Amino acid sequence: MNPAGYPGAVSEAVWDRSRCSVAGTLAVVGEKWSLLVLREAFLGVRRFADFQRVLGAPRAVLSDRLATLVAQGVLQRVPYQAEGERQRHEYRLTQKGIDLHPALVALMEWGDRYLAEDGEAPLELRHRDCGEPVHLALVCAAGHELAGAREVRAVPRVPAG
Amino acid sequence: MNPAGYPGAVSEAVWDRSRCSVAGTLAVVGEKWSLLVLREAFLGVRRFADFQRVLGAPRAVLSDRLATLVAQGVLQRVPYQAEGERQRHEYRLTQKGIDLHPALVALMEWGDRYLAEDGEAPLELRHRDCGEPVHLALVCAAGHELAGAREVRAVPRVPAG
DNA sequence: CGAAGGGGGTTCGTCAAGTGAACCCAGCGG
DNA sequence: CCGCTGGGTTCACTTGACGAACCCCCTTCG
Repeated sequence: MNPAGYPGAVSEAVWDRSRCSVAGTLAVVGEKWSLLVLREAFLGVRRFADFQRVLGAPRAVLSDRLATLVAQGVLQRVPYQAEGERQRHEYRLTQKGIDLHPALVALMEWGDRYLAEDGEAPLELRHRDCGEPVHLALVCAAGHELAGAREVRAVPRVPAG
Repeated sequence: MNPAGYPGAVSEAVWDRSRCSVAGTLAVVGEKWSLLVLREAFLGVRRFADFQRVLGAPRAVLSDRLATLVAQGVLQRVPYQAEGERQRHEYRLTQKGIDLHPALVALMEWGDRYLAEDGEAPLELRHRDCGEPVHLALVCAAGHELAGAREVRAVPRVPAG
């Protein structure tokens, strides 16, 4: 244990919150609707009107969130032209955006566990190749799958001072 | 592939967003400061004044977020008394709160990858038992570790209609 | 040709939420 | 009794979300 009493806890003065990666990530995708936009993007939605319809978000907000996500490099605004139609553009996930997938999965798994009324997740994730259900796990470089947060020790990289 | 063009994408009309677990989870912890409060809780912070000091959040907001998280069962308000001091109370993670750990880790890993200026994560997670670094992974019930979001297929549990 | 319609927005008035400073109260130490 | 500390609440102000209305571009239809 440690002064704070949690396994894995870090003495509070020892690390610099101002560069915390959680806060940084939330500065990019933490505004209202941003993560829901990304959820839809992962489900294949690409066009403004479709985002607007499935999310029900105010157009102005949606417009702002999409612009922000594009500016951050999480989405990409791509022009395209279906035959017989005029040119449009669509929003696609970049690699940077695709790498947010675990965060969405983590939020989804928690909601499935604690919020689903009937105990049934509305959406299930399966391995494309083998069809088995998929879940997030913490694994260490030695190959152990950790049972929970208690098995994790947080180590600040730059000591105080 | 599918109509939307993404591997794993779900035809848009096929599932009901209103019960989406991502949205549900964000309704619980998606307000400003909530996830940062939980980050500190995982690092061992427990008292109001400590949250306030390390986060720099307005007291009124912090007060509201803590109350909300307690009401949601993510934190627990526990009275305690150190010797020679008057009775105080502290905020502790419940199991429901501890289960949000993967979500925070996912956000942290993304920030480490894309936002750390020097390429060095400010905080590293290690396995308590073997000391090896730890990371989040998608694993399927057959034991495969998935390489990325593209290997995931989302299956709605309740068909349209 | 002009009208209609849909995609992709912006603008505007209103209302909720976040912010910082000030204030409050209980309990303890002197 | 005075002042200090922890844990808040209240208040005035600014920022952000909301819904409705409006706008432009391009295409199709009459």
